[in-house]
Amino acid sequence: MKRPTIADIAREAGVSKGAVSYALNGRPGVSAATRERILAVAERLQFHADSNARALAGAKTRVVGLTLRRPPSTLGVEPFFMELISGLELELSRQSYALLLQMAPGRDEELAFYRRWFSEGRVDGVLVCDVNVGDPRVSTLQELGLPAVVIGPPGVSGSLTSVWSDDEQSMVEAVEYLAALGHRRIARVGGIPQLAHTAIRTAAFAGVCARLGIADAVTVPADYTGEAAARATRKLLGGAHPPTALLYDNDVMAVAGLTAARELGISVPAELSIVAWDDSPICRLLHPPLTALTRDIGAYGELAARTLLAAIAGEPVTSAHGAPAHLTPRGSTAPPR
Amino acid sequence: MKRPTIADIAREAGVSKGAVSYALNGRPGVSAATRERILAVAERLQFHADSNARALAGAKTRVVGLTLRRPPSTLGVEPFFMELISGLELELSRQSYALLLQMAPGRDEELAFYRRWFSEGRVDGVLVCDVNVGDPRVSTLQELGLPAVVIGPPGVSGSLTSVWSDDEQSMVEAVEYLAALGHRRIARVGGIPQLAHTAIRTAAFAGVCARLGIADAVTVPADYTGEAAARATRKLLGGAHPPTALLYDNDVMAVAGLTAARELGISVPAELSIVAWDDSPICRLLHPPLTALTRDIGAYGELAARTLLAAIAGEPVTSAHGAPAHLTPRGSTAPPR
DNA sequence: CTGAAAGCGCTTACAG
DNA sequence: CTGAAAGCGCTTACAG
Repeated sequence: MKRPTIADIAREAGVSKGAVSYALNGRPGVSAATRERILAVAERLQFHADSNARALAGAKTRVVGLTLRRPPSTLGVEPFFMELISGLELELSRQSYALLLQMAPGRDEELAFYRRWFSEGRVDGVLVCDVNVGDPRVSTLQELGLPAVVIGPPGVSGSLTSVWSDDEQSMVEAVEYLAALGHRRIARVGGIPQLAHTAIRTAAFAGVCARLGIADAVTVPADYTGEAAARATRKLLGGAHPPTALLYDNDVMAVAGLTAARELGISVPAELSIVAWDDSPICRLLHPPLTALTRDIGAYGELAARTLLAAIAGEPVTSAHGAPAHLTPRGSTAPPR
Repeated sequence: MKRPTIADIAREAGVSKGAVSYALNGRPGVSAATRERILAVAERLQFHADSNARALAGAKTRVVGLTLRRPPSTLGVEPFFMELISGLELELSRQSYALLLQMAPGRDEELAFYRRWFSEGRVDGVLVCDVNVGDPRVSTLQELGLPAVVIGPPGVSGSLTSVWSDDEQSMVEAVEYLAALGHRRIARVGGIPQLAHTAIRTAAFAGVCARLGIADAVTVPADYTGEAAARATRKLLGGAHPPTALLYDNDVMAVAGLTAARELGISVPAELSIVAWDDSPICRLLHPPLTALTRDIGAYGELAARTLLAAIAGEPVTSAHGAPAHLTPRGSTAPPR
């Protein structure tokens, strides 16, 4: 099927191509009557301007880019990314933007994609997530001057705008809750240590435990997979002074921890309390349902997209915190025996 | 930062813009020595051709599009889509293609996106998933002549190429397994009835049950959410002749079913066997671990992407079945008491 | 308020 | 093997 061009519209409407462009883009330069006529023709012909021609002539691409690093099958497991993307899309769609998505095996490839998108003029701006400490993408994007929003803690975002939650506050809430239940031996199975937000949580965990006089508040690093979490859990529970409460940096690891504990003959919550960071439908469906740090991940996505689109539009933008994750107590936590 | 153009490369290398284009695209028309020189300059300047200009001048966009329908929060829950996207990306990346992703609230919006992408010249081809019976996207894409691959059963794909699994075969395997264990009362909690593959599974389930002499092989429709599955499970188990085995159309519903049964005081697998369609890490992490129909969803994605890119390249393509889901017996199934 | 024209950065026949 | 030129479909100053 052949696509109509502004030349076709111009001919049908009996005006110049320039007039069609003005009318379509809602700019001054055509009378109301002419505009009406042009829009009617465009509507009838199901006309949509070629985005390549528009972009080449100086208009926006109306596309933003996002890369996702794909460690061996961590991605599919976690609802986090899909929820984030859902939220992003919600706001992007409202403003007629689309998302260009690319999975990258590693950090270098991610960086290369951002560079290429810039060079090829593919995107108006980009989103960056899973930020490492000293992530090279931050400095590169600053150099390029491509509008960018970091979905991650502000500390590692350089001069880029960032959108994240206050993880420290949530960590404090979770640990204080466990302490209030009477727990004195609390440990944590953490996320990938290189990630900036993991470092923040680790520091916050150590900090609040020290403040509450909880000794040996150890964090065992893992990689968000159930296997690693099960190993870490067995190790922690097999020690001389096993913890009575465990905090997991994502829901999948918490599920694995629950099962690992059960296999060791340790009952939850009677002998062990479990808290998951990030709540998903699965947490509610388990027996016992998992106490979790709940946050609206989709809302972060929306906020990030809104911020990026504002930056692209040339509006001044500032880094912002979304609502922090808050504790949702369920059946997996109880006072220690 | 300013982006270099072929004019810059041409000047530096002392050749015409045409020569640069030929060299960059690996076409005849320049000597080996000149080509070398041009490529070296391009490399040094980190040059990547503007994709808008290329597309406008007749080259490919190197982008394919995919819409995802987003029913109220079903998406984030299921690993299916993220795994599918991972697989798609794997093959797309290999061939330097990117994925344009758009979430759509409903079927009409999905259709509009495909139309728009075509009109705007944004994509070289599209992928279609979650195909309904009589899905309007199929006929529209046929009309437009936009290369397209349906990720779904061939029966509803019209003249479009399709990639799917043989769900009937998998259903037969699952039911025969349960029958071999001795189950005579088997029921199913199905997916969204409008989806083409749901219809296929429903027919297959009824068919194999009839063949094996299993009466009352009822399918209760649900929507892939845990809540709906829990309701369906309670209804099925509360009847006069409750089933001794339940089949769920996705893993999330199976998890919900497991918990719902437990809440009713029904033990799994002693009093009730449970089978999940689609296996995810969660299935392995539960107690008991869920027997599941396992398939490599990422591989479907790869196959779909490969097929689409072949179609875009003008190669003849044919619909294909990926490997069917096969049964992975685990702790949630046993002979009935 | 409108029309004619230049230009965005490529690709691709067409002459030399 | 190479260069000069047209053209892809838009947007946007610039004259009228």
